[in-house]
Order: sequence, then C-alpha cells, then structure tokens
Amino acid sequence: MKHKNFDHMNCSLAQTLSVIGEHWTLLIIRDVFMGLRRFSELQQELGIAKNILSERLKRLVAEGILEKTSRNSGFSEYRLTEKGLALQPILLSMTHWGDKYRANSQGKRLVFIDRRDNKPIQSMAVRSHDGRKLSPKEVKARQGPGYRSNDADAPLGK
Amino acid sequence: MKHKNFDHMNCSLAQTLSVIGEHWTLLIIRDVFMGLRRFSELQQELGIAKNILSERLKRLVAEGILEKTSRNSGFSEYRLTEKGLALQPILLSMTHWGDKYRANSQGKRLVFIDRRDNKPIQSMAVRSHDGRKLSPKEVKARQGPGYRSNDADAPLGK
DNA sequence: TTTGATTGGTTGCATAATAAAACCTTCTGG
DNA sequence: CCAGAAGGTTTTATTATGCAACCAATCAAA
Repeated sequence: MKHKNFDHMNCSLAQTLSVIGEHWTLLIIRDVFMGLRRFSELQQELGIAKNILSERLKRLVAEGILEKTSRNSGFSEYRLTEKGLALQPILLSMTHWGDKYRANSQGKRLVFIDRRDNKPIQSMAVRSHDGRKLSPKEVKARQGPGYRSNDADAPLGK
Repeated sequence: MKHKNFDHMNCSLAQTLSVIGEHWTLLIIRDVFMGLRRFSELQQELGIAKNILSERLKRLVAEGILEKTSRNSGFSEYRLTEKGLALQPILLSMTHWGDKYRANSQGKRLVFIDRRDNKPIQSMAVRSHDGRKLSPKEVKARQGPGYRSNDADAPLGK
C-alpha cells in the first residue's frame, strides 16, 4: 500500500509531477523565484513545518532544480539552476489561471513585467507554429516516437 | 494537526494549487483532455484507487472544472467546462518541461498539433507585451492592487 | 571572550490522506 | 431473467504531513 508515485508512467506530465507535484514544492520554488534564499525565510514565509521543508529542499537539490551554496563562511542558500528557472512558464500559467478563476476582488495580486521596458508580460497562451493564439479545442495530440517505449534503458531507468 | 491547505494564502499560484494541486488531480484532467470521459476508463488508465478517483471527480465538479452529465438513460460522463479547458496552458507547460528534462530516449511521447494545419504548436514561452520571448531573469514581479488584501469579503470568504 | 539569540536542521509522536480490497446498487446486453 | 459491467461506498492498513521538542554550529553584542 505504498503511496503511488508517477515515475513509471511514460508521460511527460506525470514525469514533471513526480518532481514538482508534491505538497508545498511549487510554493517553495515560487518563493525562491521571488528572491528568498534561506531556510528560515522560506519557513517563515510559508508557514511550513521544518521537517517537510527540509525534505523538499533536499529533493529539489537532488533533482537539480535548486543548488545549495554554503557561501563564504556563512549560512546556506538555495538558488535556482537553469533547470529550475525553466519552470517559470509553469508557475506563470498557474498564476494566470488563479488570477482569472480565483481572483482577488481588489485586482491582481502580482503583475509580472519585462525588466527591459517595465510593461506587463502577455498571459501564457498556446500558440500555433506561426504565432496565432490557439483555443483549447484547436489543439490535439499525436503520438511521438517515445509513445510506446517504457524507456527501460534510459539513464534513470524505467 | 490538520493537513494544511493553501486557501487562505493571498497568492494566485496557491489558489490554483488548492484546486488542482492534490495527488492525481492533474493526471485525471489530462486524461479528460485526451478524450476519456467515464469513471471506469479513468480508473483503468491511471491505476488509481476508486475511492480516490471518486473524491477527485466530486471536487472537480464542485469547482466547476468538470461537469458530470448523466446522459440520455446511460452511464455518467465527465467533461471539461470552459474553466477546465483553460487549464491547458498549465498542462502543456508541464508537459514541455517533462519532455525536456525527463525525456524519453526515443523522442517525444506526444506531439501537440494545431488541428487547422496539423503542424506542431510552439512550446510554451513567456512573452513580452510585443511578443518577444523572455528568459526567466528578464521577468520580475510588481505588486498589484490585490497584493495586500486578504480578500475577506470576496464571494468565497477569506 | 562569554553569552544569548538565530540558523538550519533532526527526531518522535499524533493525525490526515492514500491504497487496496470487499461490498453494493444500478444499468445493459443477450 | 440472468450475468456481468459501471459507478461508486465502506472498511482497514500504511504513508505523509504537522507539531513540538531538541541540538549543534554560527553570529552579534557586551
């Protein structure tokens, strides 16, 4: 009766969820995106139990999403790797959905802007090869070369 | 010692997670996107326990993400509402991340294509107001009007 | 340099969430 | 009318999470 995990599923979404799908994980990553770096900052900001935070950080470091740097004779810090930074579209898609369907009555809680010109970014959208925005039903899935393979001999096994 | 939820957090990401962040939920939604509609189809495809599937479906219907239609004298079906269809950018962002960082050695498991011309869609990207792709560090967050409000008198309370 | 507070955890115990199996009530095809 | 499938619910066992207590190493101030 082990708690099932999604590692064995040959599905990119399931693979992603098995890395960042645990309770608290995405909120931790969000806070690191927002500039928090230290254990105590994360713990206080989120109100998470310390043992759980400790577990999550270990996992994220092991997965290569965060790196832990015990800086020049100081406390340890956690920073996003390139792999972690690449989660940004996921965070922004989720934030935009929450903005729309679980809105704060006063307006947006955060606005994401381009550093270059300080203008808000576009909301995340699905786009065709030539840049048109696509509505959900205009998209369909086709099997790719990895569809039937369980990938038993891939680097990570299964 | 209740299991903490994220409902009280004034954060659009946390709000989204409190709806779709539970174990299994996004995989169920993915399967409905892929065309599965019935309880037994979902249960067999996912290998999920029936009681858990039952709970998740109830929650998703209550949240307005799925609708349950007991069709003309037949079995019940679950379909995505507009609110559920709007989750597509989240699913695709996560799928693209999994494709890249937890790849199948044989290639992509699924390719998403535009029905209109059968060409693959673009991978999900953050874009500036005028359509340039932005890298993670080119984006920053600014407080919006809902930033400080706990939204105590919003329709859903808290 | 001694003291006291803060940091970054770990450990042990109580409760909540999940998994598995058994069971139950429709519905449906023959 | 009967057998089986659909769509669940209930019961029980195991994980995961939450909380509090504890602890060693670091830092800040006196």
